[in-house]
Amino acid sequence: MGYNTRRATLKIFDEFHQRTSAYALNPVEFSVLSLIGHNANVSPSQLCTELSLLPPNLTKILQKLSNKHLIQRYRPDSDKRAIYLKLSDTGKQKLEQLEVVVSKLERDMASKLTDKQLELLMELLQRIYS
Amino acid sequence: MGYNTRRATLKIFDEFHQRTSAYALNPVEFSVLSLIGHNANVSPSQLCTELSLLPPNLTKILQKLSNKHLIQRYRPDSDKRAIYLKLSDTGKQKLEQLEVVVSKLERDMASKLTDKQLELLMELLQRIYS
DNA sequence: TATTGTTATACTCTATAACTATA
DNA sequence: TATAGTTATAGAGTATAACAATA
Repeated sequence: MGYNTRRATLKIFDEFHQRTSAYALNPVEFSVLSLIGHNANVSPSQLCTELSLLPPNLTKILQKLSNKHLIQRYRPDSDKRAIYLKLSDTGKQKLEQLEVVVSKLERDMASKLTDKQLELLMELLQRIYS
Repeated sequence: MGYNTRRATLKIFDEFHQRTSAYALNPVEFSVLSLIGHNANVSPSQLCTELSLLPPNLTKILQKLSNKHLIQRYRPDSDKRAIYLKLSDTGKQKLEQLEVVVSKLERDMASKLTDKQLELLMELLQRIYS
C-alpha cells in the first residue's frame, strides 16, 4: 500500500512541477498558500499541525512566500508572540490561477477514473491517514 | 489528490519505521530486497525502471544491502557489464520475516477498510500512476 | 559509439537543538 | 515556567555530470 501511494504521489508531484513551473512553488508550498487563502488569520502552528510540518521548515516556506509578496504576516495585539497569516492581493491572484491549473491536473491524473471513483479514492485515503 | 496520497504515504512510512526499526531498512530498501527476492537475477537497471530510482541512488542501496550480507551480486558471462542480483540465505530469511511484519502493517493501517475496499484502493492508485 | 554500473557531488527535504520574545 | 516562532545546522533523500569497463 505504501508503495502504491508513493508511486501515485511521485507521478502527481512530477506533473505538478511541469504544469506550475512558472510559479516556482512545490506542492507543499502550494498547500500552505491554499490553506492560508481559505483560512485567513491562520497561525503557523495551526499550519504545522494540519500539514504535518515541523515549525523550522514551515518558517522557511513562509519566508519564501513572503519574499514573493504572496502573504502578509502580522502579530495580533491579543498575543504578541503569535503570528496571523493572510494572502496579499498578489497572493490571492496567484492562488486563484494555481487552483485552476491544479484542479485540471487532478482531473487529468485521474483520467482512468470516473468522478465517483475519484471521490471514493479520496475517502479511502483519508480513512488511512486520519 | 497528491495531498491525500502524500499524507497516507507519510503515515504508512512512519508506522513502517516503528515496526521494522530492528532491520534498519527504509521502505524503498525493503522494496528493493523484496523485488530481488521474487525476481532472482534481476538487474539494477530493471530495478531502477520498476521503482523509479536513479542508478546512482540504487547503487547506494545495493551497497547497503550487500554490506548487510542480504544480497549477492555477480556478473554473468554473457555480458560482463551487467550485474545479476539475488538474495543470500540471510537475505531470504530477513525478507520472510519482514514480509510478515509488513503484511500485518498493511492490514492494520487499513483497519477502517474492508478487504474489498483495500483491494479497490490499490487498483485505483495503480490506475493513477501506470 | 552505446550501454551498464559506479563515483563524486550538489541540491532539496526533513529533523534536532538552541535561541528570542512574549505570556 | 511555558508557548510561538526563528535561526543554525545536521542528516536523509534525490538529482546531475563525469567516469571505467564492456558491448
